[in-house]
Amino acid sequence: MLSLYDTVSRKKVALVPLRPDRVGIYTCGPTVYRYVHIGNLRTYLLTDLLLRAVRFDGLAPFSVQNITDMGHMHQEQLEQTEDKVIAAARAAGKTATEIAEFFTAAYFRDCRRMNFLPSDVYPRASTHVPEMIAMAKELEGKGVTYGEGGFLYFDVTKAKGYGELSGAVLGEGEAAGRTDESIHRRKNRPEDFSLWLAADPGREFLWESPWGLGWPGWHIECSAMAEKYLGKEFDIHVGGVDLRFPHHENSRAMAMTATGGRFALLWVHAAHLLVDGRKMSKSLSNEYTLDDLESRGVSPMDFRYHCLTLHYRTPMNFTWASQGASAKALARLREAFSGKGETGARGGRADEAEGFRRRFREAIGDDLNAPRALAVVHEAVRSDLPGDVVRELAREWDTVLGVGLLEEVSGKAAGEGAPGGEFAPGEVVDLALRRDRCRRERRFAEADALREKIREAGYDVLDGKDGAGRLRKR
RNA sequence: GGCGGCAUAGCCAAGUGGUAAGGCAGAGGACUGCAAAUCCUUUAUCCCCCGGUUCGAAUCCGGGUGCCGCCUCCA
Repeated sequence: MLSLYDTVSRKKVALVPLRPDRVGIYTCGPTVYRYVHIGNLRTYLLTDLLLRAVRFDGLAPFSVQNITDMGHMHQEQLEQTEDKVIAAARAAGKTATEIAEFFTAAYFRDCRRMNFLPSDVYPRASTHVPEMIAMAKELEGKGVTYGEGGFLYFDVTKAKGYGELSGAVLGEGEAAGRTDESIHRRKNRPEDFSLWLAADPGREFLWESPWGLGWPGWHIECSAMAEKYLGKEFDIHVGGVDLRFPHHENSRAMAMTATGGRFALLWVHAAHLLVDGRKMSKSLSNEYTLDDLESRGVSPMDFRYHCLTLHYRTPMNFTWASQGASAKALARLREAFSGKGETGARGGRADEAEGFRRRFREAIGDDLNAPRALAVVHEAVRSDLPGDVVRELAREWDTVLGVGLLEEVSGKAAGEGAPGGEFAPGEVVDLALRRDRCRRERRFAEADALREKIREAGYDVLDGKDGAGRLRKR
């Protein structure tokens, strides 16, 4: 049984699927005009963990994640951007669509590296404008909109339950005090938002609509696509906390008003990942990508494991020190799982494995408490249970954790292998073999010198009982 | 100004009424020619501060302090 903390009711709620055969899940996906950073990935890991937990519970998830590929982006913004990839693409005459395709592919590559289960549908916003127009018309027909001159706005005072999700109180936000007259002159109040905007110069994406040539507002994107693929009501909506207001509040108000349904029954929000105690941003130049991490020797699985050491609703302050501690812990776990003998020296009680199983399942079921689940993994691997039993537990648990618990960490003998299946370079293997010979002949000074050279080449020698040192990348 | 979150050992981090999980680092031991790796043992009388409720609170209530986020595109 899985329970999740729901932002609307502000408490843990048991997941009772609307339909017995599938759990409908919608995730606010990436805007594909840049590489996703590790903060984005932490949020998408929440979706992945949720999908895996749902499966672990014997249920079938149906996952929808949108791709925002029409930018809501002006030509001049595209050209002013500091992003080197975009700047280069524009200079090469690439269209916004081509740029979006490039970053969409990059996003999927990152997802694979993070070992995310794929969603069932990845609807592109740019190909769902007719659905957005249909929803806007539906709302217009219900008399909850107003506007003129190619602009259509949603009147939030006509939405039942507006503010339930975010706690927003009309007229209380700072926005009320800093309304930009030039932009909002057509709006009755700051909280109202645009369903449709009139065409303006320099915009690449434009569509014909009942309100004239223009483009859809941002919030209606998710409302329309969620309804199309998941219906008027579905089980879970996932997103980052920063989207709680206004985006989630608005898309919820819109969808509920348009369809009369409840939209998402449960809202889960991922806490932010901060770097050096600050939210990542271009201006602070602290936006790390997966490639940045890899260039510092941190693999995607190291990062995934590190994320799992915190609960998803706990803000994470990313530091290289804590990431390093996690990477070491993961490496040791893998080492321990692969090194376990077939049978435990002292056996281990028959019910012990079941106890670990139960505790792991309870942790995951309790609002996806991955850190608690990891504690169970550590305890199990240090227990007296036989190796094959522990490895079976790891196999089961890794369907949820997805960090590769049973991955081989190091080669069995000198030169045989290195982490990730890479082989140590031949010259390093030669050094290791020469050192072994020196040790057998008790020429320790020479052996130690060779060991130092191997270290300089980036490898540690792991001496075993048989004397033949394995190599491990440092 | 409004709304929300967080404060637990050197560091990261679970725990939301019954007497502090787990990881990293550190210490001691085993192993080793010495190391490394590995294994074993060990490390918070106490959970930001001040009151209160309770037989009992890190956990509940009231009041502070500090940090972060949202209210504008934002995971």
